[in-house]
Amino acid sequence: MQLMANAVTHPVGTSAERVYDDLREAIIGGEYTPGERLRTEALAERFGTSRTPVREALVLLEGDGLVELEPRRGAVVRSFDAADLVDLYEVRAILEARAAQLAALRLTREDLDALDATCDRAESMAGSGKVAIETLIASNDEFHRVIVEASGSARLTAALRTVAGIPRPFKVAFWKNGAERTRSLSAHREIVAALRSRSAERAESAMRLHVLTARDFLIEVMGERH
Amino acid sequence: MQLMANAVTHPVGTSAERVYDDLREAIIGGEYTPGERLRTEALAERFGTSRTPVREALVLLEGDGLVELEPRRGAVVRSFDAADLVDLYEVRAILEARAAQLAALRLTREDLDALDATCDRAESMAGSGKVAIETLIASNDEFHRVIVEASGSARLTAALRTVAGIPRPFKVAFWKNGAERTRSLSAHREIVAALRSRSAERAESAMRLHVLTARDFLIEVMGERH
DNA sequence: ATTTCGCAAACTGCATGCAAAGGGTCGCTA
DNA sequence: TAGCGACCCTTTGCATGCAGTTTGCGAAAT
Repeated sequence: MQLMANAVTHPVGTSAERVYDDLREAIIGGEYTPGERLRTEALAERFGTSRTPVREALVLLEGDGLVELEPRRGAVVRSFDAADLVDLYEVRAILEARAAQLAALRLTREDLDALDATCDRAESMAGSGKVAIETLIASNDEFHRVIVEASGSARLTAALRTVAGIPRPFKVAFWKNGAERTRSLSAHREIVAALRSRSAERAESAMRLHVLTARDFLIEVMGERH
Repeated sequence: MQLMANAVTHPVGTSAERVYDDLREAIIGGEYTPGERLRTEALAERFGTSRTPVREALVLLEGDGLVELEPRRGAVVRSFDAADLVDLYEVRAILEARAAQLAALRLTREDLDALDATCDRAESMAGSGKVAIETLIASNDEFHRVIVEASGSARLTAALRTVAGIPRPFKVAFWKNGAERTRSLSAHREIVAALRSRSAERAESAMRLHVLTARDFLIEVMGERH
């Protein structure tokens, strides 16, 4: 689902890293519901390893804000309420806006073409009758990932990891909504245009707007549910 | 070796957390020099525990950017060059400015008085002949910590942990410098004034200026060393 | 029937055993 | 003598044993 991102988890890398990646996917993918308890033994069996690397992965996921790890009481999947999501998206808006600002001056022509290609694919997909939500989500992740990495700031990238994990149900709700989908894809084009003209300020503003727009949509959706 | 040595040593908190805190202190304090290898067995002996919680602490410290953890090659203390510090301070400037912005609307009168009291102590200390650098550093950390926590944003706090760890030698260089010390303490007063008048924008700008000023000083110091 | 208490099973977190990979050293070759 | 390769010791990362704590269930008392 993330295409070529980490297709090859095997060449080098510890068992704990594999568990971390897979478990992260599973949690974001909604395989474990918020509040659910994550028992190390069961996870160890699932991932074909022992409890030690599982524990290490849980510690990492706590750092990402995806699980809560209380001493002597184990790990539970973190639950998100509206306030959490707003908090998360506002920090993300700041950091990704900065990333876009930096990326505007550093993206290569090839990177820019790749971003446009990602937009093309997402739009033609959205334009056709059937919408593969999984692919849209993957496209979106890829789009943001490229820009963040192009910022060239390791600290920014690390900081963004603490606000990167959004449960898939929210993403699905987002991309299922036709209006938001159109708006979001159009925002991506705006961002690429700004990046292409090397306008750091414009890229920053466009990215901030994009993330804050998503925030507002999620507030709305959360509001309807209660 | 372990026996019942630590009967009441952990009323709350795991052994791994203690190792994390202490080792973090030790690294920031310069007890381990950049590039130095951190062997788990030696650390386990030092902290009176086994290798498992030590490894857990190392994983956490990698998340904080204080150690590098290469598979099968162990952990080494991360070294900072000028570019790293600039990167770190620029992300920190963004995040702490945002924290100040939020804190301006949330700090209680007691918090504000406590911030002023911290400034008082630091200034009277700096005014007197002998300057206890350790205490100045502690005051500064406390000042920033109070504001970040008052932001009320868990994600912001978490993100700041990824840029919080600055080796003490840099801090010492900073607070040893009379001009920077004066400037910094004055900046703290400015920030408190902005916070007290609930001016979010002013607090944000003041904090950004404060952190970026520190960045520039460190660039200068690093430049002189090479 | 509801609440409280206690017991037992389950689970967490730490300690330690063990196989495999790395780095260093020494000897060998040219 | 310099360069190269093989071997050994150290160290890591995973597996598992173990003790202490939490949790869930059931019985007793009100």
